[in-house]
Amino acid sequence: MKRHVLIFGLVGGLLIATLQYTEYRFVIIEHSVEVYGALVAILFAAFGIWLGLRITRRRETTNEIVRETVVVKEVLVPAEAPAPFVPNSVPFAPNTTQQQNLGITARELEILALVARGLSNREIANQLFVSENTVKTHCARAFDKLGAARRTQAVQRGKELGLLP
Amino acid sequence: MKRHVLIFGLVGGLLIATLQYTEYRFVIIEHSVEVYGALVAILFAAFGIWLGLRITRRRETTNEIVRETVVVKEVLVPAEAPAPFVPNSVPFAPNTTQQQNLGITARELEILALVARGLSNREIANQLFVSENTVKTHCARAFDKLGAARRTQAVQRGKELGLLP
DNA sequence: GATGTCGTCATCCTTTCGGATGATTTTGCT
DNA sequence: AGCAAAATCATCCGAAAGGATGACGACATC
Repeated sequence: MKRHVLIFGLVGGLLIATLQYTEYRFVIIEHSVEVYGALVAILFAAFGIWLGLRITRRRETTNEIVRETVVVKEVLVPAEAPAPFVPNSVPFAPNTTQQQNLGITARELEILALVARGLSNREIANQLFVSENTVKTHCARAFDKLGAARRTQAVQRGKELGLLP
Repeated sequence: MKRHVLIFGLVGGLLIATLQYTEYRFVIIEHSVEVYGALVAILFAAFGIWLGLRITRRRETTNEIVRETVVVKEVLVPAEAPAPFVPNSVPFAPNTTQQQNLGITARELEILALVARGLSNREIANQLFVSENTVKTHCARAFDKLGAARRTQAVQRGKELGLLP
């Protein structure tokens, strides 16, 4: 991946050097600048396309990742079986260590959990018998502590850290 | 498809004209040819990459299910955290049955997944090389099909239904 | 009694989301 | 070639969310 950038730079430098050189030697014609530009443009566009294809190509043959990618292909869930990913039949135990060293209070976590369940601030406020402003404050603080800018991000982070089921 | 070539030509022409113009007006400096060339090269390489990505983008047909590579993001967890909720070491296999009988398209699911990862519409738009409006449309449709009013709710539903990891 | 944390509420302002709707283009299938 | 589904983009508008900031009371702790 890094090699491509290198190649890119190299080819770029060589090309420019070459073109500049040839310009002063052989291609001294009318509108040489346009020709020059067009040449560079076309070449680099082509190179860019190639690069774009190469760096985003799906690896079929390289080592570890492939194996798994192929395997999952046949994993089809039978019929209309809902059986959807039972989140946890076991009562969830939040990671208190994480919670503490992030300084997240119990109330904030409580509200975060409701956020994760898809409730709006108003719904949370009603459910907890507090004002919407309060919910927003708790949210803001929790988001800040989690380094999240959006509630979806906060939820994601919360799950990663084991704070949420 | 044809339009891209057209755009390519147009942008090319405009760019060259612009550069040529500016060269004679503002950029009259030493080595202006190199600067000029480098500029053209970089711009066209970028454009080429974009074009390459765009014209070769995979369309997932109904027959052949192309699976996306799962990028396992490593999260730094301070020491004593007991490896909570390993996101998925196994590539996630979405519940295609649920997806189909809800009428959720591949693209919608793709965007839903990015929503679940906490990205804003704008970020998603940039990542997928589409406009923010498009993302919003996909979101709206997905939310509708999921019976969700908010993105957090959609994510929650998606996970319940096994559509999201 | 001073200090600090937590929960509560507020206001102002900006950004983001979401709903409704219509249009165009691309693509898959017949 | 033509149709249907999907994808793309747009605009308008209201609602929700988020940032910044200040304030106040309860409670624990030193």
